[in-house]
This record gives sequence, C-alpha cells and structure tokens, in this order.
Amino acid sequence: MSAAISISDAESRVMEVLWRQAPQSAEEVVAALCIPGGWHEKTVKTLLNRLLHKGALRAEKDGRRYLYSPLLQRADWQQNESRSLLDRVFGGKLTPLLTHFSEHEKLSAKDVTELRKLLDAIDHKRH
Amino acid sequence: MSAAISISDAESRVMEVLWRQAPQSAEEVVAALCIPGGWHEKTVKTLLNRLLHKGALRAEKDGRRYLYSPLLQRADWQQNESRSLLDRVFGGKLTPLLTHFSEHEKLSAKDVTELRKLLDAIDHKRH
DNA sequence: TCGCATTGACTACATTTGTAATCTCTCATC
DNA sequence: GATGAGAGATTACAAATGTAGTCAATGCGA
Repeated sequence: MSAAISISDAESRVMEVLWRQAPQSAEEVVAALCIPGGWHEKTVKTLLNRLLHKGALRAEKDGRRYLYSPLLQRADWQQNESRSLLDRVFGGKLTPLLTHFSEHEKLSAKDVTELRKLLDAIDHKRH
Repeated sequence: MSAAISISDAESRVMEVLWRQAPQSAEEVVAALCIPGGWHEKTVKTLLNRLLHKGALRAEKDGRRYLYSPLLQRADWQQNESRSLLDRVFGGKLTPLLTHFSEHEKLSAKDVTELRKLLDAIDHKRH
C-alpha cells in the first residue's frame, strides 16, 4: 500500500482533467480549466507542480515542455475519499451512510433499479 | 437555508462528543477527548471557541463556566459532507457512488437486507 | 479580604490550501 | 551570437487548520 497520496480539492480538479485524458500538456490542462470564470493559468501551473511533487502525476519531457499523466488512479482516490467520509462522518459504518443517502438524496428510478442489480450481484457472489 | 456552517475535521470531533450528549461543560468535553494519546486540554478549548464563533455551538452560563450544546445538527452536517463528497468525487451522481461502495466496501448480509428494505420503501412511496 | 486556582479569551506559530506573480532558462529566430 | 517568448521553477501571501501557550477575570477557600 502506497503512502496514500492526499490531494486537495483544487488539485483534484486538475486530476479530473488528466483522468479524462492523458497525457496532456500543461497548456491543454490550462485550457480545460481556465475557461469562463475559471482559474488563472498560473494557478493551474502551480497545482500541476504540487501534484508532481506529491507523486500524483508523472511528467515526461516532450521538447520544450512536459506531458503529464496521472500516477494516482481515480478509483484509488475515490476509494480514499469515500473511506474517509465513512470514517469521519458515519463512524465507519456503511448502513448509516446508505440510510442517509436513501433518506436525503433523491433516488431516481434508475438508481433504484441499478442498486437492486448490485444487490442481486452481491447475493450471487455470496451464493 | 442557514449559511451552511462549515467545520473542520478536528472541530467535528468535538461536535461528536456534544452530539452524543448535551449540554456538557468544557471539562467534560475535554475529558472525553484528552484520554490516551489525545489532544491537549488547550486544544479542545480552542476548538470549542472556534465552534462557538462559527455558530455551531451555543453556550449557556452555569456559574463560573459554560455548558455547551450543538446548534449545528448532526444530520445536517452529515448531509453537507455527503453532498460534498458526491459533488467533489462522483460528479454529483449517486449511482457511481453506490456502485463504488458496493464494489469496494464489504457489505454485510445485514447491509444488503437493510438496503433492500430501503429500496422497497422508496418504491412504495413512489407507489 | 486577599491571593490563588480555574475558566474562558486572546495570542502564537507552523502547515496546507487557494490563488497568483516573478524569475530563470532555453530554444527558435534574426 | 543576441534576444525575446514561452515553459517550468521559485517565491508570495492571506485564510484555514492543527495544536498549544499566555493573559485576564472571577469566585472560592484561608
């Protein structure tokens, strides 16, 4: 288990861009994030750099610039964030969280169907 | 909608104590949190104070000291944190989160039963 | 009544985070 | 070879956070 890189909220926004597609140059990442009322180019560069130092990204030289790719995997990050919520907010127990979501979040018919399928699948594995 | 008080991780630890039981004196809260390798008394006092200023707590005078009670409700906090995770990490969509949990978290048989009941209840409401 | 112990208020300080600006190096061009 | 533009590296700075220490007020015990 790698030392569990932790990234900030703003940093995760940058990662999302690279998770969608990689590798990308800084310029491309900037383009994706600096649109309307977005960040300043310098801000994105800073975030890229911090992510590099944290080991969340890899950079390969491409002429005068770098191409960035995620090292931290999105699924792993989601895993950590979810686990963290579970522990911090729901005492580490899943049922209260699920109960909470089903009570407070609007579940679409599709969500419900989806969930039933998941439960069935779990039951099957458990056979 | 109240201005959505936001509390830090350490602060939430203090709130948990008061959510379990309120009102409590600072001394009692300290006692609950400073046990083995816990925080320093002063740290807890600071957190109580910050929470007061944020409006997350109420303090009523009781002789030479105060008795603290939560103003921020646990359910509301859970709601905010969950919503935040959902938006930040799962693009605001519930299904990916639920899928994630069902794939990566061990669901006990009880969890599954519980969930099914929830789904049934939802279907009923939808009638 | 006076000083002390206790409690809350205020101050402190390093780290992380959001958000940039400036510095520097290097390659393409004149 | 000199120079300027663009890329990344370094520096900046305020707010939030974790973690305490110091100050000040006040009621209790001697």
